[in-house]
Amino acid sequence: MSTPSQPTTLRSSLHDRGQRLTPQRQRVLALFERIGEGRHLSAEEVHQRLLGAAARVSLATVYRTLRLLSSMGLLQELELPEGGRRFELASDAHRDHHHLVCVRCGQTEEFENAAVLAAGETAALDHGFRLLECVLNVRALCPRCVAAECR
Amino acid sequence: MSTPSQPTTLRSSLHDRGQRLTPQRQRVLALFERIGEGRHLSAEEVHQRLLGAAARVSLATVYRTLRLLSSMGLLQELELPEGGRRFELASDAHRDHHHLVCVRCGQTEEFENAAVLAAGETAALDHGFRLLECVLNVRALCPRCVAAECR
DNA sequence: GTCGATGCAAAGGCTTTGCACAGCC
DNA sequence: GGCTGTGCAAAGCCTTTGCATCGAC
Repeated sequence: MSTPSQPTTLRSSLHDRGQRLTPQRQRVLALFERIGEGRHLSAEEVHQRLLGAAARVSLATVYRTLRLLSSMGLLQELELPEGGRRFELASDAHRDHHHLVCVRCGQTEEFENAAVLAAGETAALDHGFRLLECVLNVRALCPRCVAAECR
Repeated sequence: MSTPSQPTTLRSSLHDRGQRLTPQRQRVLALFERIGEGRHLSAEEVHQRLLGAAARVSLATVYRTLRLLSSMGLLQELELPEGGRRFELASDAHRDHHHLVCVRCGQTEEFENAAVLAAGETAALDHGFRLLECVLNVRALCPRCVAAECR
């Protein structure tokens, strides 16, 4: 049961900013809702997946839409160590949402850990910062690549 | 007391790989040793700082050298959420080396926290991964920018 | 003297932007 | 109907690469 499409939320969020609900914006957001939280896509991947659909969305619009949805807080931008910029569905859980990435093959696992969020909060407090988000990137080798390294 | 320049280490590391010790490579590494551990620079910044010096190092060589020194384990590449790729002096401490970044002005603070490393180790273990490095990026607003936001 | 390294400039990705047309409100 | 959004193509970063020359060993 993935989060149902929420045109109402999207529409009102856009309306509050004096912006419009377009099929392209709905399609991009729907794509992320379809793949679920914690799965991330690059701009190019979003473009490719939407090419398969009935109507296409230009790559420029994909970039513009990803930026818009991120600024609205509906998507979350993330920077994986080895790849490029990627985006995923935002959720409260993102304040404490971490990535275990294989630096060799790119396999990525997601995990949560309250202690990490606590550490981030402590650091922010110590320096007088207001915490927005806490992302732990664990660079590692997956079991398959560990085996391959020892070939 | 910053780490003293180590031409011997650099020379032998290079020699082991059939590569040569050049003034450019020494200068790039010396720059990172001069600014100290935990401070990071972009390729462009390295280039700028070396322009001030007596002899210049081309930007292409800066990129080549940063890649080389990273692959040798002398430098550490890192991906800050808002900026681009940056590099800093590698050290064992890097397995547990975290960043508090102001998303508005870019101010960056470094901190360590053993609990974070422990969380990374646990996650890696749970998934059968071999941990290489653990970097926590805390996106936040610095005191000055918090004040500015509330203007 | 040999073979790797450098500098320069051009080529390559990825992302953004300008502009005319399309379409949401 | 007005004004924002889209598509297309061109422009802009940042980074890498090709090639002739330089220089470490």
